[in-house]
Amino acid sequence: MTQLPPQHNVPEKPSLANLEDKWGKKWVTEKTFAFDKSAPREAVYAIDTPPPTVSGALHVGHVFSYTHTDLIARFQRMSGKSVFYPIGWDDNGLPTERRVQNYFGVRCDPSLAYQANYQPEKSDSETQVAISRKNFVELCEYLTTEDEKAFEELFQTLGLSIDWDYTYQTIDEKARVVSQRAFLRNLERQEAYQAEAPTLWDVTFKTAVAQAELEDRERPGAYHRIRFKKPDNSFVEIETTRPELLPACVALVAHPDDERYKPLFGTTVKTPLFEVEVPVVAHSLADPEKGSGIAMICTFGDLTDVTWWREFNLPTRPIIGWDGRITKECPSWIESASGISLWPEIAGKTAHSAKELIANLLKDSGDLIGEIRPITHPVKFFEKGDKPLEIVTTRQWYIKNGGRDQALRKDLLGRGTELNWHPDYMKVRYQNWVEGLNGDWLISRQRFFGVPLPLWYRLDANGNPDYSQVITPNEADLPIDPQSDVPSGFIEEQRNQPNGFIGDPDVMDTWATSSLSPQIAARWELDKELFEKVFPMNLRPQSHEIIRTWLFSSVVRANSEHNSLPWTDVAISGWILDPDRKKMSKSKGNVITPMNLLQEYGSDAVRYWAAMGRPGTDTAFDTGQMKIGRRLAIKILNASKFGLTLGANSNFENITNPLDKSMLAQLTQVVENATKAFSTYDYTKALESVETFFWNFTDDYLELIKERIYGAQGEAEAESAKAALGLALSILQRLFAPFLPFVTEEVWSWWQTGSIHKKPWPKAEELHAYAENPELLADVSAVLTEVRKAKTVAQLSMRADVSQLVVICNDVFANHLKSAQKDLFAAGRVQNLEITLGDELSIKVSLV
RNA sequence: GGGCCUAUAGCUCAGUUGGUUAGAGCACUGCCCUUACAAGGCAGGUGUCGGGGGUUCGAGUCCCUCUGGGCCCACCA
Repeated sequence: MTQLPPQHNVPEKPSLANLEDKWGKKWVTEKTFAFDKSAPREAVYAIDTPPPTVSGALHVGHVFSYTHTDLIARFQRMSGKSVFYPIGWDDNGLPTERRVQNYFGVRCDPSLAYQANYQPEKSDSETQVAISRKNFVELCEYLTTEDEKAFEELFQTLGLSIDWDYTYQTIDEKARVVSQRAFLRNLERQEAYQAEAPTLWDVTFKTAVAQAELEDRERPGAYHRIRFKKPDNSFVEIETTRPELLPACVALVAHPDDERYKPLFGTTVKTPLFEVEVPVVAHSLADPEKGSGIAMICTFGDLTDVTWWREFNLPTRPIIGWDGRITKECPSWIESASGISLWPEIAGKTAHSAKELIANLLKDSGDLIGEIRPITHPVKFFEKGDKPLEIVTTRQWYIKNGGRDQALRKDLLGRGTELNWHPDYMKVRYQNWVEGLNGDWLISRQRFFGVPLPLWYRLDANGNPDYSQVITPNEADLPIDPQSDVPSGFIEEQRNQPNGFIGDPDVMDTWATSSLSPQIAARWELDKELFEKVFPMNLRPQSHEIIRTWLFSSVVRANSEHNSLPWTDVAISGWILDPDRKKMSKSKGNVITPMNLLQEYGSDAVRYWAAMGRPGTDTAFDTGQMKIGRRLAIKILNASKFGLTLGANSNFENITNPLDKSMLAQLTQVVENATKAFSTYDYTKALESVETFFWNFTDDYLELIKERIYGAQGEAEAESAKAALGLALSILQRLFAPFLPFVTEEVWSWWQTGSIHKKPWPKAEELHAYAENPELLADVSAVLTEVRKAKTVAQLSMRADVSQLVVICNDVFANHLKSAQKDLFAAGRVQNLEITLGDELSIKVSLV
């Protein structure tokens, strides 16, 4: 074994084993990635990391996109920026509630009293145990804390260079203060308002949902053709998929130009069964091609009903309650004896069973014409719900988002243009969404685990709430829970009493909190110094499907509160696809757990795969790429060991050999390319550039200098190679550091002090004095490849001798060969070289 | 119905403002124990660049059109 220089500490048998544990722990305990608050504003790079939803397991997609952000963070840090890279846990909202329900088999019943020291029992039975709101929230907090520990461990194993001292939870006290404060400011500026209005309603969760949370699902349905009686006792026939809404019918509508129905406009007809008189109206949204060309308007079957109801100022006749069932009491507008007598049959039924029942009743009465025709059609669902949405009229809180205000919309579209998008074409999705908004942002939710709306209302002399008299807290008292805190000027005994007050029972939409993630992480109004350093932030990384929610709502909040964007740049990451090109499903994601992946291939290898996924591009899940990444990491270990063992050093003034200078000239180009790519967020291009050089470096350059470095050409020539090797290794290890943080930290520790991740990103200037003529190495490599090929074709060992090498080339090429001739002879076992000048390059290898 | 992305080797993908004979990795095959690395190295074949039309001296690249795939939105009687 060659003697090692004393300062080097290269292991006998380098290995990737346990590097995650060794370095990951050290980075955390030594606070390697701590944000330096003392850095000047322009030297700060702040990242608005997506807070992952803590509602179960992380999947491969998280590993993918969080790695992308980490690559940028590490590049910026090495480039001299003080990087503010916090993380939050999104433990606020429905997913947590639902997970607690399933995990512990409980459900929240706010009417129950709190049980101290309640211990949930896991039961297999279908029935859920009812517990108080406070007990429920405690279970939410317990479970999220457990999940957050697992998340933290995974992210540390993955090597995310997060500053863990700035971790927040979207339900923690600081986040509640920020979101309540922001809401109160919205309210002061009249950007928040309450309204009694038809609202999309999930009957399972019993909560309102926002436009952004809708999704369509294909569901079976059926056309029912139903006749309404005209004043002259003849009939008009409509078609509907929702016959159960017949008692909620408030009008019929047809297109104004529809000759078939023109005579009916302005007249009234009677609903079958219930015999309620309703007008026939004309509206351009009615489609003559659909059904019979005339439709019934109900309160409310769909969003078009809401439009018609509003424009014609029609009465509100809701029959579906908040539980999704038909109301128990017969509604007042049903006055006919037949209607009143059949009501008890449908009262309390779900929409689904009422549909069947009414269809049968219509059949019996002869009002159902022809057969029921089954179809499949898209139905609106809450994206987290299992049952179709209903539309019910409720009082809710809204924040203006440009959906009803052209001036605001124009401002927000302007913000979208001002933002730097990576990739750029993603901005179109933002524009389409903003241009298509048709209402303000509904933020109140009838849930338990979330940030409460910080509001109380006055109760009148009869004990009824007067919603026009909103009582707000002082900002200094935040956060508050209006269910347990008392507004100033009142005492607890006045709660729910006539002339007293009532707390708003609702919580805010999860996006109402998430939209403030930059302000929460930057500790807005809590740490002025920090906030001024990091806000507006530099980067928001996120995926494309939440441009309309998270990105847009964040822009809305920052625009109104700070009159600025929340960040200058947004980087959109793609999705992980199955090998069959479909979006990777949750179930499959759970089979391949991220931790297993990291353990099997190594974190650096998994990061390599992620880094090969370009910004914004969907990428196939591919363990093959991880194997390549692992091979690269091992190669870095071995090449570093080799170089250091041979005596790589920093005596750069010894670099005189033309081949060494040529290699460094190539490396200069790599540094320039990688830096340029990284600064435009194209980490993939940066990695490719470095990797390509590195393999050529090991395959050709290291082979060429082997004998020289052992002293075959004398001391000076050996020293030139050792110094060039030292410089190249230092540069290469740093270039790889953002991608493969563990293996680079390991090899760096063999011969340098301090963490490589805090060392400067390589600059071309480091190399300029020693770099010259990149073509020389390329030409020598080309000849070496021909020599190897000849040996391969002859099925000989690479150690076989070459008796004669005949090269026809131009004089530049010839000079290149001559200046590296000794190295070429040694690496190729060449005994003799004959050069003839000519235009056509030709290389002829004669073996012994 | 509107918008965006995408189509290149068996697979995964590069291909810059149009410019020699379109590249890489994987996979596959063969060879080599070469004193960093056999979990290695070296070498090798592979293409109607989705179809059609146009602009140009020249098109994988620009324009038009058709087709396939993906995503977002709208429609929901």
